[in-house]
Amino acid sequence: MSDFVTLKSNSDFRRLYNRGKAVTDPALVVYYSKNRAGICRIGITTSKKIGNAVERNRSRRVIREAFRKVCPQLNPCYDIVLVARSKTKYLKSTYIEEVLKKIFENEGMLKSESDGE
RNA sequence: UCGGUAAAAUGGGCAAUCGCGGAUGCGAUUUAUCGUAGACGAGGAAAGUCCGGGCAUCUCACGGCAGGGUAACUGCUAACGGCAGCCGAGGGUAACCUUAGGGAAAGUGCAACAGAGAUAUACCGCCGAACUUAUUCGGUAAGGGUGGAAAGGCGAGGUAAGAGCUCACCGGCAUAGUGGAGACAUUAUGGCCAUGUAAACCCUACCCGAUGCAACACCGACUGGGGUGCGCCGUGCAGCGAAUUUUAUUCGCAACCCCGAAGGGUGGCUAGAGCCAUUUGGCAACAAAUGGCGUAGAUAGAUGAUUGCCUUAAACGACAGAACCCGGCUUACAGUUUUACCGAUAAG
RNA sequence: CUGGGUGUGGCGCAGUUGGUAGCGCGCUUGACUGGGGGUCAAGAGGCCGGAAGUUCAAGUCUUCUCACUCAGA
Repeated sequence: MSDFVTLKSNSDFRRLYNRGKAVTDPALVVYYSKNRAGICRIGITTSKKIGNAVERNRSRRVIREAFRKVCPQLNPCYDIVLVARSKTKYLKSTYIEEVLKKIFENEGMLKSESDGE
């Protein structure tokens, strides 16, 4: 069912910010790097810049929902950190889903590509 | 009819699919896990953290000091700085509205500039005396000007001129009586009363021990050093053993605390001073009785996505996310409804 | 979550016991210089984060509120 695990420790986030690849979009920022766990691990960051608690929660939920939809198509060997930006709270999950798909396609992280469609 | 201001209420409902947290039930066994079903699952302010309480700990208990808070009175309450009623003061023609509202003859401080003078004073003026018209001495706060504030106000008597010096009225103070639960109101008598500031220090009365669920308890891991009767003082009582004859002190152990190391799990964790309706008591806040209702409890932190139907003018809409729990206060708030007021237009 | 601190000219800061707010840098104008820099002289720029209150008078005192920031864990 759940193909991904959440990143929790501060050191994991630090590692991705320093060594991972970064892709920016007006909607959000994606940091990622390969891991050997054979499973997707994901962390979502919503800083205080975005707004109050309601707006931060909203951003986090929308991003998680979008990622959940995209997740099955993803190669299960990545650590990913998704950072919300100030625009994120006004967007819908369907839009973010498209953005995420586009980013992962460009970076060659999708499963369909490795299978050779 | 339209627009605005203030206050109060409300802050859509039902259902489906995928996804999340999950009390609990069932099955399996390695008795603590796995699988499966799964009720239920953010607010009126959950916010700010401004007050009050529960609960927990501080090797015991009591009293005081320091420190902090509140300030008319009566009641409500677990308690409050909250609420209700009432009194005083201020504003208003009135209905009514506002109000941190003890003490300034217990003491200290401050009152810039202006002004003669700021808590004690004589600049101009008025009056008297000396007497050379000038000037000096004395009396005087009625008049002048300054100031936020100038010695209770105003009128009459009185006087050399004046002055509560005397008197009437008013204001304020003290004592006594009456009414009231009380703040206080009112009447009589007395004396003739020294500005403001206590949200300056302070005094008076009353209240408060401190720290907070990251409290605290248990399990697991880790094991070195330092200290100790609640911020201070006093009194009682100070766990066990040893040393010095006793007093008392010192040492060791126990207990607890702090620093270093370790920083994981379980409990605490949600039924509570609970909510609603009716009746009774009360002006009211509120209380009592009877009946009914009712599972958020996460721990990097659960409520999202898609869609249908109904109510509706519209419902995608505002402010906003529980983190131990309650009672208040304060602040934020789209749309709708109600009440009060204001403005414009139209009609009478 | 708990407990502190700070908001004052464009920037960085003073302003103790309430009495009409200053300093340095920067800015404008003028002088000295052939010009720049530098120095000297003069000047502008503030309702002290916001709203109430106490007081004769509030940057200062009290209450509420809005930002920013630090510490504990």
